[in-house]
Amino acid sequence: MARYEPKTAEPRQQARWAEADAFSVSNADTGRPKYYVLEMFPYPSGNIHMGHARNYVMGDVVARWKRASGYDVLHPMGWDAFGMPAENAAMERGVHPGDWTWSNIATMRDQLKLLGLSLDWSREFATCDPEYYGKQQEWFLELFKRGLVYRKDGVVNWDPVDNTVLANEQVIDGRGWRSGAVVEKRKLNQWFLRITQYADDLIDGLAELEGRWPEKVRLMQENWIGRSKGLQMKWAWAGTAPAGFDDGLEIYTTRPDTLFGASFMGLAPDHPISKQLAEADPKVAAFVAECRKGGASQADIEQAEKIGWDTGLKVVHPFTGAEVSVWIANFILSDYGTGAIFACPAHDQRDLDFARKYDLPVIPVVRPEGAGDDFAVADEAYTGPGAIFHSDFLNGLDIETAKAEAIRRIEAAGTGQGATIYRLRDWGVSRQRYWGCPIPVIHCEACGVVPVPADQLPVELPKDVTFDVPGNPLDRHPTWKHVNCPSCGGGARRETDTLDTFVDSSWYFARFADPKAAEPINKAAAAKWLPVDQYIGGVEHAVLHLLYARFITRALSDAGLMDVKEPFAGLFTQGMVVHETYFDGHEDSGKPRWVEPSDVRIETVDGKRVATRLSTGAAVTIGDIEKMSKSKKNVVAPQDIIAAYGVDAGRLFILSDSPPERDIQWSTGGVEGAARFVQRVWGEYASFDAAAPANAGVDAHLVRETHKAIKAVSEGVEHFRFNSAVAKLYAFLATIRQHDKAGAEAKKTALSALARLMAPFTPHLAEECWTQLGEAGMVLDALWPVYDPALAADDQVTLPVQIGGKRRGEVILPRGSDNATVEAAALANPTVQAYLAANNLSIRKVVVVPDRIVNLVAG
RNA sequence: GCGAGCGUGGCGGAACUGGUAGACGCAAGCGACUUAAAAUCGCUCGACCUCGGUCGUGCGGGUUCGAUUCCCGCCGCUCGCACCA
Repeated sequence: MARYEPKTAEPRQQARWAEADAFSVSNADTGRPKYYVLEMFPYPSGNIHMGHARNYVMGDVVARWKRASGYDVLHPMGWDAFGMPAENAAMERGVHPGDWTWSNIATMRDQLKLLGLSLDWSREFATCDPEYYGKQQEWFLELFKRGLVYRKDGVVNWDPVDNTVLANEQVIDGRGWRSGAVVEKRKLNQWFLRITQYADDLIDGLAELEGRWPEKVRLMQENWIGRSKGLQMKWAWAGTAPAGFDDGLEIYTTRPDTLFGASFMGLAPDHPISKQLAEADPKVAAFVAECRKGGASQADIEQAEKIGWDTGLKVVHPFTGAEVSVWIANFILSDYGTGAIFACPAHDQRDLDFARKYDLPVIPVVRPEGAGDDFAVADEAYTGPGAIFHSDFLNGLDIETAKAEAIRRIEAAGTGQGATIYRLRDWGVSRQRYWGCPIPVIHCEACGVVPVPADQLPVELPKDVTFDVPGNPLDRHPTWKHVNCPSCGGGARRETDTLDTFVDSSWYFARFADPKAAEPINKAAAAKWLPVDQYIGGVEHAVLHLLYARFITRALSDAGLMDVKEPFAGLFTQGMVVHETYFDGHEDSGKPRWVEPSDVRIETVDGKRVATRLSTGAAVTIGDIEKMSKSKKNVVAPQDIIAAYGVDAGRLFILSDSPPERDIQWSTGGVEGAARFVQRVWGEYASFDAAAPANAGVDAHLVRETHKAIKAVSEGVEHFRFNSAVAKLYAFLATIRQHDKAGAEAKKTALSALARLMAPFTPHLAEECWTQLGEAGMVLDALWPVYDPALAADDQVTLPVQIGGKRRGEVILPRGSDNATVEAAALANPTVQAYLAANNLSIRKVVVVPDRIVNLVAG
């Protein structure tokens, strides 16, 4: 029998789809429901890797399944094309970032097309195209007008060798990732987007995503925004007030119920009062400097000892009138709350550590249930529930009631108010980089910041730039930044910062609705397609991209550019592709020498896996299983797999071996297994005998199995259990092959269903099989098979018979048999009788679960 | 430290709302075909034993006729956040 040849079949089917323009979808109303499937678009780094392949193949399964189920499916693709790797390439190799990027896009587009994805390529765009980023500038200015964009001094990571700002992710152990120079904190005038204005909305919006977004991602966003409710209040000074703080020391607390336990006040080392004191006293300055010394890494913070400095200042307790001393303490954050706290050591571990070290009072004011008035804490603060005591008018109240009462009293006294604060900071979007979207404003001595007029957009990046010296090429470009002020006509300077690339990816899904629209977002088209029904990507974007996109979508909606608040109705976060690493036992300049999988042969010797390097014959150590990466050389290229086994086998394996949310371990054996399945499938279609005579019993059984398979595969796809769905496809094929005596009609029904069920997973093979079976048109356009519950159910069921919960036998009965029948059959079963007799047991109770199981309780 | 998730054969994993644990695949073993190998096909494949059983889903309890599934307490791993008052 002829083998299936992916090398010829796959290009043939891809050509058919292209010729029919099968995946272009219209914005016109077709009467069909819409479905928008989107995978996070790729950064054009140079090549498509297995992680991309897994992501896009999953999306493709959903897209093809929804299409077959009668939806208008939008499944677009584009390029997240701005970013630093392009500039690094420019610096290392002298190529222009644009040329490098566009050439990578061309390569990766070809590689993606090999995957046979049902993408509407007519909507493709790259964010580095002025057609795109010009529209981004347009809405950026709209947000500017609406006060959502502003400039302020911000602290940034500054690389003194490369003369540029680095993102937090580009600072590794305090050093620049490229230059290796120790990164400085520097204050720069930066552009910010006012994401904090949407903090509540972004948290509250998470609720409506319940069930459609992973719980984990929703929690991460909630924690990231970090909303907390408490009391913000001023404590009056007991003596002379520091200059400029006449009306008191303002603090924030979430525990106003513990005010009577106040022991001391704490100031952040960067608090204005701390700075004032440091200026006046070199000893304070030395202490503040000491506080800053500790590293910023997690381990450093964990181990850092609490240190403090008694300022000698005192404040007055709002309820008791007692004097409380004010300390500068290294553990207080300047940028959270007011940068100052009141400390209640009995009920806060950090305060307690500090109080014990400096011998400050520890006054318990919350008493756990059962504890008496003598309740005290030693070295562990009590943070649990309880009743308030030692607290005058709060005595006896529970914590929540006491909080409310304390806030009410402070508000009545006019020294503070209940307040909600957030951990979330405004989004700094300035980058001193060339390869990004220019921020479309002009700085004029006379007029200040002036937006670039609409008729002068887009502000395009100049092509003639050099990368031979560090720093921002836009800043040192001879002419680009010198412009006339659009307002007064005088000499002015163009902004040379570009936007963080996360801005580019915060609205691309809306642009896909109509990528050529004159306005940033075509509202009518967006109304048809948005929100994205199913978004798929890596969990690493749980708070960055996904939070930014939710914010921008809200901001643009409020600005009237579209009408959707939540961009992604459904989100799925898929796992990584991992692979064993191989190490040849040698090192190159201190680093292990890794060996590529293609150069390794694995054998089993005495039950152990042994690896040998093919090129040298040397033994190789099998290392940890890690994410595929160039540095560990454990990369398998999708193109190589496609060339060796065909794309359908690759797609099948990557979908089958692990649940989609979990990491998948790439294995050659696994793909080979998938390739064998492809061959078996084809063999079954190629040998289909259209003249086979009907065979009543066998045919009925095959029809039933067909409906069961349709049910199982449909449910697998619907619930993102692709691995189980593929397992059912394997099992269904095995079932069809067992029915080799089936008549042509039943067999054709089964094979027709199988082709349609396979189509989302192995689209090329499914088309070939469809045609081979004599079906008209493309399986792509065939409707998803629907199962008949009546036909999917067996008419006979096998009921296990348990005695005392252990399986002792089974009885076969018609489906739907009543309990009495089941009980009688179970008791009549010879194996059961033998067991009962042998153990001298009599039946005390019978539990029958209809069509499932029967349990005899004996004693 | 806080939060979330996960522990099932040699491996990846399956088991829908408590109802035959180990589907499907990989690896391994045996056999058929072959001069031979590859490919292909068939069979075996949790552990232990007296081959009929016993035990078995991280560990210890509990609820239940019945627990991988629910509850309590441990142990281990992974991820996220991290001195956020």
